[in-house]
Amino acid sequence: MKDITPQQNKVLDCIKVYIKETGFPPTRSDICKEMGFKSPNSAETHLRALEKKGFISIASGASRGISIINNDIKEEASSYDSNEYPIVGLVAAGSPTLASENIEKQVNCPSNFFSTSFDYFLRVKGLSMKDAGIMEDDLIAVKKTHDVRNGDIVIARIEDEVTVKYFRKPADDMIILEPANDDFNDIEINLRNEDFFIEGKYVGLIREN
Amino acid sequence: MKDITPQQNKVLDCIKVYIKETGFPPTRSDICKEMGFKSPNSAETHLRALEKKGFISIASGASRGISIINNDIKEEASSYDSNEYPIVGLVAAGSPTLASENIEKQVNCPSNFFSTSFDYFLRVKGLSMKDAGIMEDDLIAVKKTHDVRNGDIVIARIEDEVTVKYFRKPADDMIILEPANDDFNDIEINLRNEDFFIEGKYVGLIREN
DNA sequence: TATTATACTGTATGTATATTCAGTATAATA
DNA sequence: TATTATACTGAATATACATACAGTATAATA
Repeated sequence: MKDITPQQNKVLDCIKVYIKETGFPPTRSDICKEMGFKSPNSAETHLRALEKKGFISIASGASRGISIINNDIKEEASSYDSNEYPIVGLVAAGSPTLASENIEKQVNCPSNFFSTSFDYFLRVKGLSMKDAGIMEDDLIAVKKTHDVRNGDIVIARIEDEVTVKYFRKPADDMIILEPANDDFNDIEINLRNEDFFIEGKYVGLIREN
Repeated sequence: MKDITPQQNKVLDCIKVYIKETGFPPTRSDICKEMGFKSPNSAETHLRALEKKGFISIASGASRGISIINNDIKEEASSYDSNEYPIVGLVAAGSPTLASENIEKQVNCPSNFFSTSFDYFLRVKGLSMKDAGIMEDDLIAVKKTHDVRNGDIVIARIEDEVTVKYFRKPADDMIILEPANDDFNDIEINLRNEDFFIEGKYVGLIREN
């Protein structure tokens, strides 16, 4: 993305405002009215500059064929980049976590809501992570990844059971899953003879009261 | 909103898809291409019907002057009805909570995110509500209200200090604020001689990791 | 039964609009 | 110093487009 001049930025803003207010892009002459230009060619040259610099695209021959190109992360976040995310229950069984039968419902949430991107929400059962502030029925945002570190809170599958715990790997063939609640015991996994799988990593939490 | 016919619905969808793909609305003839019509008047009559039924508005005289009108609640929730909510720190001082100097930043969040509507987020300081799963730096969604009941978690102001606690009112002139942490003590307020104010009620929580 | 809404084709037309060309002027860069 | 980018005015034009008019046909409603 090249540098934008203050005047070009004004024109770009004026286009954005026009679209927001009317639902469709402005003509050259609409831009002139907004900006106070007296010739449609003033708008035209600014549009060509903005196109060259990658801020907009112009459909040739079409009227009002301006569209805003979105490379600005902040802009995306504030208005466009919100998605439906599935809520899955803490179900066991060998079925894949995101299988439709496990999906409780979909919730709308900006995708940059947490500092780390995530893939789905998991409904928490039990109080094994109580001291980490994770309570029953909380929704935890899960990022699907295998790249987890000591101290991370991970979503793991042992045999047929899914669980949320602190992750620790003291040796190459051993993993310890630690609850955040004195009433529960550590789970030790011997990777040589146990079916173990890291589903993902805890990156955020939502509680509905 | 009147009933839409299947064919009108197809046309409406086709307009939405066109806007999503190009960034600007279609012409009558664009709609014909998409729908397989041979006369621009086919598109025109469908547009007029959709306008009459309140699904779109048509700017007279303007090319591509179609804009989608959004009255569908489900549709709103999934893509449009998201707002900027302020995050305020747990600041004291006599200043109103939502004064701009207290606002940390704005976050985008669907307004129906929690089962109860809310007005702002409060950044939590301290661990006095730890056993309720409210940890330091969590964001709690606050609904501005004075209507609170025994057992609610409330945001209260005592003299110049804002605090989050369980609410209990054993007598008309007395309020007890209970922390959810054994290391902290109950706060008893005598309404006759203390400056006390309920800012609002806790309705949800978000944690960024 | 007459009327209205839906669902089209086909033609025509005024104007809305993109777009090019010809200038002027200033500041930044090579 | 020549060149290029920015920032405009002003005029001209081909065409993209909205929109009206004239039909045809079917199903639903009053």
